[in-house]
Amino acid sequence: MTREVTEVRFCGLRDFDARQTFECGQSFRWTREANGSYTAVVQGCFANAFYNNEEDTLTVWSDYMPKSEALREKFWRDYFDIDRDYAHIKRTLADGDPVMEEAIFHAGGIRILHQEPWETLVSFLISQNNNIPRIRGCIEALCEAFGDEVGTFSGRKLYAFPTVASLARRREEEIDVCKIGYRARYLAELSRQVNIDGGAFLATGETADTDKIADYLLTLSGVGPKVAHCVLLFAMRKFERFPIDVWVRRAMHQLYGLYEEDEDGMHAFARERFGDLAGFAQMYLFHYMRVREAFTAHENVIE
DNA sequence: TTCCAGGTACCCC
DNA sequence: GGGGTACATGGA
Repeated sequence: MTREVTEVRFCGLRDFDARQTFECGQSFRWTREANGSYTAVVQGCFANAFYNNEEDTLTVWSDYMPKSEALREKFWRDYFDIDRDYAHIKRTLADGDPVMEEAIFHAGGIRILHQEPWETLVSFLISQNNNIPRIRGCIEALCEAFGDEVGTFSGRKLYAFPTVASLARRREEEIDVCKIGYRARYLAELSRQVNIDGGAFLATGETADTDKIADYLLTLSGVGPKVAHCVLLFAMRKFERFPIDVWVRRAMHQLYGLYEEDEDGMHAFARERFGDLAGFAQMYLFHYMRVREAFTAHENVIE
């Protein structure tokens, strides 16, 4: 790295699992290294994070360089949601709910990262009707094509996520170098829409009125309820949001016995059962369903 | 070959 | 306003 790299350390951090948190599909940019650490570019800065299970310590090396060490610590504390009492969240959700208890047993190390709205919006736009490994590949290709080079780590070049303006001036055919297929048209149009105010309104999402920002998201090309919920949950800390995709739909049907086609009913159930913690419940269910599927596939191979 | 993946736009009734 | 369907791509 060309810029100075500094270390931030969070000791006594419980309820954290690096693989679950970085690979559960909330963020697509964290890459696992041979030593078990994870590397990403966050806010245009290099970051490498390692969680020591024995010592319950998360260490973050980055070239993120605000004015003071205190601000640096504050930034990562916020990004990794360090101060939230996940033990309490899990106890509350699992209370009287054996399904959730089982899901949390398999996914209880997930923390909801505080991601950037623009990156989250584009990432989940690309995620539609797509699978996680391929989404990661598409986003990497997008960053390599249109993002600024940040540096080199472990022999890999790292790229920042492309800015709104940099994508807004690309045509659909140019954007499709990252092989996102029919979504290239959505992304070209969406970039122009968001660029009208330079991404200013999107950036205020966390403090703006939730309904207003939700309505705004739904006006954007290629953005429907699912993508909007993901942006609200993963970038704007609207933890009561409950994105429903094929996995969560399956969970609600197979585990809670809801009618598979009734998305409105699922949202109502989530509101009623999980309340303000619906977003966390969604993550636990999503990850749990994927773990189950992987286990079942493995069983089939053995037979 | 067919099915599937962190869905949405668009057309038709 | 609901219900069907096309939409690129690549792995299983």
